Amino acid sequence: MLSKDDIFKEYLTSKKLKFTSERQAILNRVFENHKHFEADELLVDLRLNDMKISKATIYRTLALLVKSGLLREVIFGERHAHYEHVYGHEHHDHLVCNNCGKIIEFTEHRIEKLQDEVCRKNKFTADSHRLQIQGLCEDCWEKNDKAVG
Amino acid sequence: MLSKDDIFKEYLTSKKLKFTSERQAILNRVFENHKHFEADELLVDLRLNDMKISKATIYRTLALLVKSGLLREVIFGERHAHYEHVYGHEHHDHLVCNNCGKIIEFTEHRIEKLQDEVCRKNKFTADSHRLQIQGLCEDCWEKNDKAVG
DNA sequence: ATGGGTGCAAATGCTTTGCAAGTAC
DNA sequence: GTACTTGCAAAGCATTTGCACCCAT
Repeated sequence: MLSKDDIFKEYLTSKKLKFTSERQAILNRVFENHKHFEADELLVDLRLNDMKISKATIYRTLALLVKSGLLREVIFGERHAHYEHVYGHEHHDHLVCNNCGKIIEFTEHRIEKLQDEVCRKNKFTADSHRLQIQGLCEDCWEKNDKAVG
Repeated sequence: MLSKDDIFKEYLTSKKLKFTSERQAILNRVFENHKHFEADELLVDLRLNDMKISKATIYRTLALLVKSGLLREVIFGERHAHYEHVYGHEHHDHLVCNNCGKIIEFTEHRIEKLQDEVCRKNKFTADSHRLQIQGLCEDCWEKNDKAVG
């Protein structure tokens, strides 16, 4: 199985792009400890590790990582992007707490079946889906319950 | 059954807010002919009908319409919001064409069942969901097919 | 009368871009 | 050597906000 480095290098080569030290650093950092993250968190994280990479380069590199298939961009109803690993992770969807913002991941294979059926009916060719369920997580529900009761 | 006007007026009254001519005009226009629309489209549309309502008021009023439950905000992975009718429409989800941007709506009740199960497992209390399937619509798939073949 | 509403223009927050200098291949 | 890259600062875009004047209740 190809490593994330190999996948990224292969992608870059295929597009006649270069594997720079900045791209290497971002790739490492992204897969070192993050799950969900935002561009700005990555910037701060890199700075804390003494890597001074500009915002512009971070945005440009994240776009390449998405195109290479290693990352996915997810938008949770805010106006900025979150990123999550595709490499090494099974496809999953999200529960988003409206109160505290917590994000819970879940995997549900039956969604793929529904997707296939819906697509057949609508003559649509799917390549991915995003399901997001909004509501309250256990903690916030309990707090809310007390507040109401 | 309450009309959209009644629902909005009731919401406004309950929050001690006023029913101004601007809010009336926006409410009418939104439910007159749009399905999906963006804030800016609404502005242009109002201007074409000789109503000069500022951008600020449009954004402020759309937020109220969402809170009153008449509209829903949907974000399709772009960085700006789309709005769609809740009033008078069954809950539905979307197929989004990656090539031409076309949006096809579909209704699939089995998603609610999956949602219930997932929530039970994760001790989560859902109030809504959004499922978005990305891929290619029939037209774009055929074009793509020819291009490849 | 008065607390909320409006338009305007400036501010915001995230993201993109133009440009001159640097670097991988 | 020559594209491609980088950092910086400026621009872009959708949306929000401060403020002085206006109006529904």
